[in-house]
Amino acid sequence: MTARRQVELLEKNKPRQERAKRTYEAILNAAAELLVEVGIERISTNLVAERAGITVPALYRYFPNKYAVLNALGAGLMDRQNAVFQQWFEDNLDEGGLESLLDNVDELLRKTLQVTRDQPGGLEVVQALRAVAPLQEVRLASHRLVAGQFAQVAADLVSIEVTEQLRCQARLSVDVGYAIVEMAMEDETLDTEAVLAEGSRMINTFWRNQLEQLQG
Amino acid sequence: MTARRQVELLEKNKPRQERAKRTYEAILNAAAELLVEVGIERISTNLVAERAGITVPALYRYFPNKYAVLNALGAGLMDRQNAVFQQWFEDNLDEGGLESLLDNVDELLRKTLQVTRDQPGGLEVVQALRAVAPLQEVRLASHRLVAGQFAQVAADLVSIEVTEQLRCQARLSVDVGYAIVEMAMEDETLDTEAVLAEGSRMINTFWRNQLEQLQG
DNA sequence: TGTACATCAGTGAACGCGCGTTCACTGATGTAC
DNA sequence: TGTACATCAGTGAACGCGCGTTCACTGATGTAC
Repeated sequence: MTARRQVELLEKNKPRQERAKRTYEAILNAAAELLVEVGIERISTNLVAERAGITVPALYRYFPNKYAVLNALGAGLMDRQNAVFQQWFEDNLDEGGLESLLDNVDELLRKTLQVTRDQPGGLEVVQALRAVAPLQEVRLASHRLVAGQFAQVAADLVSIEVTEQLRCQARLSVDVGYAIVEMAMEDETLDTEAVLAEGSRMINTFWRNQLEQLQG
Repeated sequence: MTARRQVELLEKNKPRQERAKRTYEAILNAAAELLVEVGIERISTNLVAERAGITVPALYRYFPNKYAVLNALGAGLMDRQNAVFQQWFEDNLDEGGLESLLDNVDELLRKTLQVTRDQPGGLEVVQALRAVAPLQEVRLASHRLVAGQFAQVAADLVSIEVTEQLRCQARLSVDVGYAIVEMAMEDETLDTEAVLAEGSRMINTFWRNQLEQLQG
C-alpha cells in the first residue's frame, strides 16, 4: 500500500520551445491511443515513446515514469469534466435557478458524456484513474470539488447552511451521474439516450423529493 | 482492440486431487493479495506463483495466463454478488412483495458491500474487471443477469409485460447500486452509513415515482 | 493388506524479449551584441 | 543583419532485471489386483 503511493507523479521539465510542446502533446496522445489498444496492464514508457515518434530518454525529459503520463492525461480530462459542470451551473443559475438546474440534469449528463467521448481514450482514462492506486486521488479530488460546489449552490438556493447530509447527497449525485455516463459508454448494447434520460430522472426525482422535505 | 479480445480466459486443467485444490486456491488468494499490493499494472504470473508458494509452471498447469487468473477471481466475486441479489429477492418477495423490496434496497446495498469487503481485494477485483478489456464481459454479464431478473420481478408485481424502458430502468438501478457501494469503498473520507442510506433512498424514490406513473 | 502401476501435481533450468532507467553526447532554437 | 553563444530538446547505446512461456523431468497420490 505504502509502496504504491510513493510513485512520483509530478512532471519534470516543462516544455518551453514550440517543438517541445508538440513532443509533450504527442506523448499524451500516444498514451491515450495505447491505453485503448493495449490497456493499462500493458502500456509502457517504451511503447508510448515509440508511438509518439521519439526516443525513450526524450519522454523521460518530461515525465519521471508512466504514472506521471497517465496522471497528466487524467488531470486534463478531469479539468474538462469540471469545466462542463461549472458551465452548467452558471448557465442554469443565471437563467431559472433551482428549477432550471433540476430540469437540466439530463443536459449535464449529455455534455459530460460528450466531453469524455471527445477525449481520445476518454473512457479508458477514467477506468485507469479508478483502477490504478497512484492515480485515484485525481478522480476523487475532482468529484469532491464538484460535489462541494453542488452542495453550496443547493444550500444557497433554499437558504440553509451546508449540512453533512447535503454534502453527502451532493457527492452521491455526482458519483451516480458519472456512473451513469460510464455505464452508457461501457455497455454498447445499451440505448444511450434511454440511459441518460432515466438516469437524469433518477437524480432529478431524488432532489425534488429532498427539497420537498427541506421546504415543506 | 481485436488483439485485446483474443486473450484466452478459460482454465486449463481442473484441480482433481486435494493437494491441487489447495494450490488452485493459493493462486487465487495470492492474486487477490497482489492486486491490492502492486496493482493491476504490475501483477504478473511470476509474482503470483511466488506468493502462492509454487513455481511458475505449476500455475501454468491451471491457468494459461494472468488474465485467466483474474477472470476466475472476478467470476467468483460476481457469483457471490449475484447470490446476494437473489437471496434478497427471495426473502422480500416471500415476505411483503413490492413494498418489502422497496423498503429494503438499503439492506441490499449493505449486503453487497459486505460480500465485496469479505472477498480479499474485493474492490480491486471489481476495478480490474472494469479497467481490463478482456475481463469486462464478466462484470457486464453479471449486471445484465441481475438487471434482467429485476425487470421481470418488477413487471410481474404490477402485472405488465417487460418493456424496453423497464429493462433500462432495472439496469440503471443495478449499476447505480454497485456504483454507490464502490464509491463508499473507494473514498475513505465518506461516511459509509450515510452514503448507503442516501443511495438506497435515491433508488427507492426513483421506483416509487415510476410505479405511481405505471399504476395511477 | 501389500504393492505395482497409472495418473496427477509440481520442479529446475532455460530461452528470448521488452521493461525502466541512465549516460555522455549531438543537434535545434532563441537571443545578446 | 549577422554571428557567437547559452540553453533547450532529443539521440544512441548500454545496463541489469523481471517478464511469459516451455521443456524434460521428479515426486505424490490414488487404485487395481
